[in-house]
Amino acid sequence: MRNRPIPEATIARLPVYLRSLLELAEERGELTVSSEELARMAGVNAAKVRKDLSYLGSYGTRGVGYDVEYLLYQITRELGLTQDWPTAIVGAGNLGRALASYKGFSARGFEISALFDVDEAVIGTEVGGLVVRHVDELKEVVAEQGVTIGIIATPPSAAQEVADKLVDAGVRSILNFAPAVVKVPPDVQLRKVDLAVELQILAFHQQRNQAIATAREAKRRLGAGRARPR
Amino acid sequence: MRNRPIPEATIARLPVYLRSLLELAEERGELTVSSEELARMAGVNAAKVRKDLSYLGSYGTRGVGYDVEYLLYQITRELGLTQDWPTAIVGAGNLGRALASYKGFSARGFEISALFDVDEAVIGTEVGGLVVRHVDELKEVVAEQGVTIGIIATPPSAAQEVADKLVDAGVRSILNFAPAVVKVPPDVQLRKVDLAVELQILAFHQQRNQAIATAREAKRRLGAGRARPR
DNA sequence: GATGGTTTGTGAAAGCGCTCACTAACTCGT
DNA sequence: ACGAGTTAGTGAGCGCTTTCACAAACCATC
Repeated sequence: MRNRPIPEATIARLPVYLRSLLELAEERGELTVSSEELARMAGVNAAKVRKDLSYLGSYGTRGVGYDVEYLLYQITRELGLTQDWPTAIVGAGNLGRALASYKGFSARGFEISALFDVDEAVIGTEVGGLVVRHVDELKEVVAEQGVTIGIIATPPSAAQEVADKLVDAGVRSILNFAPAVVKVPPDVQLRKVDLAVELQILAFHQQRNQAIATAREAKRRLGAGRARPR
Repeated sequence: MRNRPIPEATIARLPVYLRSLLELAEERGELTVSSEELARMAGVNAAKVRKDLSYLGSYGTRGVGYDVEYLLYQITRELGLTQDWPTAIVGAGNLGRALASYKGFSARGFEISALFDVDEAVIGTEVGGLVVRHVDELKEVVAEQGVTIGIIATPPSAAQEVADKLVDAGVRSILNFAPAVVKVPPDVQLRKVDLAVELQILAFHQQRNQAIATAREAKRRLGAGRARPR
């Protein structure tokens, strides 16, 4: 088990465990935690926690639980958070500026090193301690600052072009916020966050529940009509 | 097939197909589209497109493809986008304000109807045509405006409390941007977008690839050393 | 050092989603 | 009317993920 590759689904949950462990260590001062408790905090079930953690190695003690500090270190190491990952944002619109000022990034080791745009009106302005630079300087700045992660926060029409420029500059990890399909070479990691899609998924369920409620109501009325004919 | 429930994975892709179809209809003026072409645009494979669309019904014609307009209508209807879904945002920090001004929402039928906070310094200020109101007014405003979707853009410490208030106000669909685990009753749809988690997943792969490259380099040097001893 | 209670680690089973590959059905040209 | 070419619809197989359930290992107490 120990040396098998870690499943993608597990990787996506490790950051959530990490947050829970930080809370246990820093706020509650707990020394150990059971899979049951960690599961409750992370909003998953205990078997999943145990299986997930078993991919990292046998870091728990039966009858006791997991050592909080030790597990914290192991997950941090596994996620590659023992080092910083300089990050650049392309697109200094509403979203790009909000992301540049977002404290949740720097708090977790993702220092925003640069912010780019093409609009002369915003280039040179300061956002969250950074001066917005022209996207033509991207390759140069990426090399200079050792940027490893790129965030696309442009309109959809520019997304592919920006992705190409990031790849050309040597960036191998991209997070895309633009509502557009972006293609990258197989050795580049691409993740997307599509805000409108999230709402559309919620709308689907909302509408389905309304439809069910309406159908049930109709049936109820029909049933009442049958039970008391005339 | 027609009447089987639509898989969650399919629902998540329908919005992407929708975007592609809009581009075909409005920009290219295409009347029909093949699963192959739609797949290319959506960044998935053709078999998946066909299977996904088959859950909605047999809307294609063999040897021809899918009628763009008709498919557009069917997906719009299925996703519940024939009506508007008034949406409220709680938290008027950087992210909340960016979301309130985000054009991608209103463009897709998600009108932001209200924006809330607890900070007296921002209450009363205007953001994207909306006046920030106190979260105490939430229940009242939700009822008044018929809000069906709630977006949490608060610090993590306030997330659960805000979620509870939204549920109490009758909101049954919630999108959580706060980096915290939030619990809701089973009849409430909850989705989360965790920006830091996305970067952490990218960091994992980046670190793994670096580790592999380092190992390969060490092996290469070792091999060279063996081949030419002394 | 044995006993009882607790908790991990993990095979096995079940569920879900993706891909393949083939049939059915359509168009177009002759 | 027929044959060649195209494309949707879908059963079957495969792999990934989750869940279950239990043995193994640990602690505390007597």
